Amino acid sequence: METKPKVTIDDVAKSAGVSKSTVSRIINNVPGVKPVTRFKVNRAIEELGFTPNIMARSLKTKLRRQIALAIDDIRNPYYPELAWAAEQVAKQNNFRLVLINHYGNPSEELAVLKEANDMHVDGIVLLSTSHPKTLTKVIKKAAVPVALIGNYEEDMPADWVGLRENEGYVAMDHLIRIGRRRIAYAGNTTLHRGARYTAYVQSLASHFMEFNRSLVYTGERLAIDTGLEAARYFYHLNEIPDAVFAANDLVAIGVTQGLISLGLRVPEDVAVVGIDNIPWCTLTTPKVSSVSNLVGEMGRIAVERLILRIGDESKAFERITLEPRLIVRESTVKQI
Amino acid sequence: METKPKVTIDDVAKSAGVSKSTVSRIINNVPGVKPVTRFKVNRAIEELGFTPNIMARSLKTKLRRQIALAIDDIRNPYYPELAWAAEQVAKQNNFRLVLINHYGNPSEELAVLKEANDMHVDGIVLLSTSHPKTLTKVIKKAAVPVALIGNYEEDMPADWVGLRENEGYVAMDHLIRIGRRRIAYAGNTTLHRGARYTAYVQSLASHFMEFNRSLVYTGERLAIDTGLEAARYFYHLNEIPDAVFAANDLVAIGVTQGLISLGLRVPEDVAVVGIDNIPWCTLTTPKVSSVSNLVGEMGRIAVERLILRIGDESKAFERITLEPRLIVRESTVKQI
DNA sequence: CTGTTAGCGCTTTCAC
DNA sequence: GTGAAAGCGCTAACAG
Repeated sequence: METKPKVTIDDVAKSAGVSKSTVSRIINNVPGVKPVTRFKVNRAIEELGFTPNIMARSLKTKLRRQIALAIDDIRNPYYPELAWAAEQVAKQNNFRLVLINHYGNPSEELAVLKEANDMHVDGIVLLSTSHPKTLTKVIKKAAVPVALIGNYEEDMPADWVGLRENEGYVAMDHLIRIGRRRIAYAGNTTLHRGARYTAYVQSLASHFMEFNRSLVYTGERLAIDTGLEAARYFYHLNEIPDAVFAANDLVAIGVTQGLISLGLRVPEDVAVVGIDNIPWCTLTTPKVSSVSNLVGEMGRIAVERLILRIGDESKAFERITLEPRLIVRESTVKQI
Repeated sequence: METKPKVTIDDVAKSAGVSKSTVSRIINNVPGVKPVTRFKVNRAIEELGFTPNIMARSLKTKLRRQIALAIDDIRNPYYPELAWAAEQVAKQNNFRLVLINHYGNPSEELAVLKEANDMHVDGIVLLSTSHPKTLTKVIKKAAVPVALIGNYEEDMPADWVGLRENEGYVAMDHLIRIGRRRIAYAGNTTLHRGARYTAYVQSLASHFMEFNRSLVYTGERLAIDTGLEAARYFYHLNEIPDAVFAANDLVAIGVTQGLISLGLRVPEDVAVVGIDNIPWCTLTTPKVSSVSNLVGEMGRIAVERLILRIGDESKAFERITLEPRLIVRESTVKQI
């Protein structure tokens, strides 16, 4: 099965004329080895092209230096950023990332935890969609520590990082702060139980601004063409709004491009802000302001916590809540 | 480091009153074990919650049932589809996928191969950007088999899957076949050494159609707004084109939405086709026709070959070239 | 400072 | 059919 006849620590020891413990010390950077010996051994390692067999090492140390990243579906648009950030932290700590899709399928998801041991991993970062109660039970049984992203229950025996769900307020706040007074809404009224639309209505109220039904363009599909349609709609109002809060970035991009193709200026005439901060926000002219859900940050933090816990399982579990972050770009504030 | 005191094969053996060899036979489905014994052992396994230690097993068998997927950058937009397809095949074969980003950095990339052994993997699917010559040398030294995607050199000791680079011709062919005669081009003239633009020009020529400079809209950034601009430009021509070949899907989406917002019908008045077949093509109205680079297919094939090779290293290396696939959607052919 | 020794948990001949 | 025993390649006491 193996082409090249693997060279082992014994081969090195023999070739360098020392014992394998000495070789072991050297490859593990254990101090207290005579420089001469170290040199001889290193040369032998070099010559023979020796690389330690991780299986054997892990069998001894119980440390596999791998963690699993278990998410619902890799095709989820947030995944790349999450995985990228997670991988960076893992790499810094000399860990590798194993990828698992559980497809939001509770049984698969739980299987991930159950089989953790099968997986050559020391811990799992889990972006779960399961019911928290069920999850709690399973985490308790898992063979390795778990760090959770997003789904959370009081007594879960795991580190956790999540996001405060006030993105809508952050976006609205921004528009109001930059002096806009006739703010429109484009998007649906159902996403996340209507949270974004609710934020629109309530932000207006708490700033004593009038709610005007005609400033709401409802389109269920949060895609670019909904935004384009919204732009056309707003354009033909008697009084054009001076700002648009879009339920997500796709809509915001559509609104922005739509308004521009109708001859309006963004942000001078109309400011536009979206939510989610997808990469595309920076690929348009003007670049679109947005509210980031810090998915990368969550990945980073989850992996950090996990690795810390792998090093010391006795620490108290941490619960970290992040605030969505406003990213100001050209669609709301003219850049120099 | 481990919370739960791992239960081993010896514990099971003792509890079932058999030897560990018998337990081993049972967990590996070796035939020739008395049903009664099998039953007793299985019950013990169940009761104790035993799961075999993969490290120990691998140390013996040399099979880790993991493969690495090494790509330039997980944030590359093709990655999710590639990884998803790869993971499906891996899973079917009871393999897991480990993720490695090499950032198109040749040294990182080569390191991936060199450290293959360190990685608990039995093989590597590599999407390389390194110079083929260098790559060849390193592959020869790699401890495990490699399957290559995209980059290729005659004497590489690896299975390989790639794509024929005629996407442009496929797209043009489609427009011509559906009877369009006044075909415009939107995009840049430099991508892939200008291959797409060249395909435009040459396709016209080989069908004895006139090349008309005014039907070419050049925008370097292949993004949505370039498409919107192109739409405006074509709209104001004396004679509007009856089809647009866009250098990529983003431009095609922009062109389509732009034309529609100007009151034209797609595909009745103008047919639009893009290239790359990004997921967004199906998120717009009308859905955009495109040419797929079969990135998922390549991932699938690469993993399949790799797993076959892991099972038998002696087979001859395979070179597979895929043809880009036309995906007809609403932007070129009216759907019922 | 270095070598000897005893496993880690499992698979796999080889006997019985 | 089943068990005993010998490692897989490495680490980690423990001596010396």
